[in-house]
Amino acid sequence: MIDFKLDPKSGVPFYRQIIDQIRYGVASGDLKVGEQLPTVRALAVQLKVNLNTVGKAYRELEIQSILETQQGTGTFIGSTNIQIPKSERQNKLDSICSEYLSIASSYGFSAEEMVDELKKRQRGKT
Amino acid sequence: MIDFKLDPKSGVPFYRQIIDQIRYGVASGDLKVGEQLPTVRALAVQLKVNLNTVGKAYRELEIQSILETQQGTGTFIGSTNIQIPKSERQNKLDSICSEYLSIASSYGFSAEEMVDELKKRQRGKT
DNA sequence: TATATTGTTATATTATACTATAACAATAGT
DNA sequence: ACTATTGTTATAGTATAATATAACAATATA
Repeated sequence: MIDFKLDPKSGVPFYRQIIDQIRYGVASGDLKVGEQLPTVRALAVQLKVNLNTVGKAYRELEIQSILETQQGTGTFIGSTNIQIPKSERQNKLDSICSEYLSIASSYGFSAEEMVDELKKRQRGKT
Repeated sequence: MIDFKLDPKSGVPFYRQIIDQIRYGVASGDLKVGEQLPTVRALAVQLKVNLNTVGKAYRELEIQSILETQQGTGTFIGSTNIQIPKSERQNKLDSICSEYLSIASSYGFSAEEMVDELKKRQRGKT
């Protein structure tokens, strides 16, 4: 299961963030075929958004056959194996890093300090 | 000067993309203090958006003292130097780093990937 | 069979984003 | 002084995003 997280500062619409996190999860294998996603209501509560917003994300992914939904049962990862274009993935990493750099720099932190801080957290992980 | 680009597929509002690119330009040093930005009309034409959209971006950055504008003259990079107490400095970096690491990981990016991306941007700089 | 759960649909409302167009206001240059 | 240039403001219209709330429809389960 994914650890969903919305970034209100990014400017990216919430339903788009949900869509992308699921797409990336499926593409990377973090989300496996047949796996059940949180219910629209549960995810809405968790992310503190309206259930319609989650519903919109799920619906759009169902249209793309990335998800399979059944009323009364739930929403599941479909068997369509998707690929995220390398460029799209890179763009996403780009924008996250740019935002990180911009914010940190505005507080007077250097790129080195940012890198060091990140590296500190790498240790102890796989 | 920045090579402004808008990505309509990203879902990020145009004025936000303009803001983000200027903020990053300042953070990375590509935009230097006192440097003049394109006029609202020129940038609007270049990006094929309405001049109000550019104006909105500039205005917001002026409120944040990142830009300085003068009617009749133009828009320029301001001189902002922010100080935070040394005692809070490490905590601040901590929280910023945690935040962006968790955002990145929700898309399946590792700390290592972020480090690599940040390092890539350092190359060629002092 | 009754009930709870799940996704779905609908309506109304608010806020934001963007466009088009026009006019206004301050400044620079001729 | 005049004019062009620059940012600014205003109005109107369209589309999207998100919320709140309610009800409906299919499924699972007690």
